[in-house]
Amino acid sequence: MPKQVDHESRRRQIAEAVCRLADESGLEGVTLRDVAARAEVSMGAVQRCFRTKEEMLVFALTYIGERIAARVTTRLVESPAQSARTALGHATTEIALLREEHRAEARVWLAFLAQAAVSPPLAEILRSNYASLQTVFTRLIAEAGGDTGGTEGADGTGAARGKGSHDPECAARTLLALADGLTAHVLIGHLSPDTALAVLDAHLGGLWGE
Amino acid sequence: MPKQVDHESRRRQIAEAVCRLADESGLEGVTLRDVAARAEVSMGAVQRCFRTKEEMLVFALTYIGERIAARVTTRLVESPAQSARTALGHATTEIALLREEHRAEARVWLAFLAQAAVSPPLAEILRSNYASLQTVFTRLIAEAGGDTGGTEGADGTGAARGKGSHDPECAARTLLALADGLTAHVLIGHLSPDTALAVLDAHLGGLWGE
DNA sequence: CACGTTCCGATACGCTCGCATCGCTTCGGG
DNA sequence: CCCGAAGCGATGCGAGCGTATCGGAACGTG
Repeated sequence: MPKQVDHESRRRQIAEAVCRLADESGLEGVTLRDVAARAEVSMGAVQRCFRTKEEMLVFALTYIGERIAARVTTRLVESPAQSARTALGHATTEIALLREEHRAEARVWLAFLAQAAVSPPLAEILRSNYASLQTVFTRLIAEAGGDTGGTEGADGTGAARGKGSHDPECAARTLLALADGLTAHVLIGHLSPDTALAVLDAHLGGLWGE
Repeated sequence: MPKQVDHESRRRQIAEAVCRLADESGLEGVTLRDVAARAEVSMGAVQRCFRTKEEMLVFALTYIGERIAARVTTRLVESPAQSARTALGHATTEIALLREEHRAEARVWLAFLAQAAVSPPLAEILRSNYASLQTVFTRLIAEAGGDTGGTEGADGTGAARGKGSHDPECAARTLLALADGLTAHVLIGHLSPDTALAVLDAHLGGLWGE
């Protein structure tokens, strides 16, 4: 077996190039040639790593999803001493991608979101990501609001008991959708990052404050 | 001036074709040839109506935006006797595009949203749409949460007002972003339309009821 | 009744795309 | 030692894109 190359690291390298390009000119601006040039490899190398373009996009989306999920868990692990409520706030701002340094990820995410509406393989990846995020946030919300005791059933699908913020799963869904919507509105310039952050804080505050 | 044709109606006809195609295969599946075929006109006719493809997309996006805005105002006008709160609920479900018959509009809207992140002309149109929607919803929320002269009896001036009542503008922004996020999550299959509607209702209920 | 202006549909063109192919280089193993 | 399998970069190919162009049809007008 002659001449080996670390395929996995090269795949990541290509995925990074995909993200940078998608950030600059959208997903339809991602061509195999440009990706190869940006990743500083030849076009043949890209074709060897991924049999088809869609396979490359799927890998890139999975890669981004893992990065975002890793950021959330890192945030949660790094600040364990604080209250569950502040932890929830931190995690939320982490997935909302509002900070300038995450603008690229936000654009890439939105591009994939739109593409997923007509591409089942991409939609499947997104669903999986959102499902795990929703699980995490449901638990966080339950912990943050559950100072009145009563640990929730472990795997119950959350029958809608009561209304409003008393249902952690519903609150988690609301939070995820709100974060995505705010991200999109910031990207198109309808809201400033600061405004979006204020909206997010107000919503979080209203969850248990009142 | 020989042989005249109603350009405006043909433009709308083409815009409809753009929407149907974008619904089926995304914005990058919208080619001039396919649009012409779907609109049952020749490709030259499309080129005469719009000098460039981007001009066509801009028109189509404006067209969709007007339709959605028109639906909101129609909803508001058609049910004036009800309370401001139910009017707000109706208007929100109207823009959330959750019903099956608006799935196409939702997909088109999401596609344009992603494209707008890298296309200033499209972003400008979206900003304008969101700005006017935000104005309408801010007013609705203020009326619903404040002491309005509507059919609803006066219910005490300040007793336990929801978080939205403090800042109607913030609540409107939240509602718009939440609606968009829910629409996206339904489109990729993370939420069912019914679930999204339940989340929306819960949020609206929490706005003033507490 | 021609005439010319204006609109129309089809076709041509240049370009770029994703994908396939082809020599060449580089190693491990018999 | 050298042979063959595996990695590599460059190039070719067919297709499809947006746009430009062109001959002919339609209709008000002198």
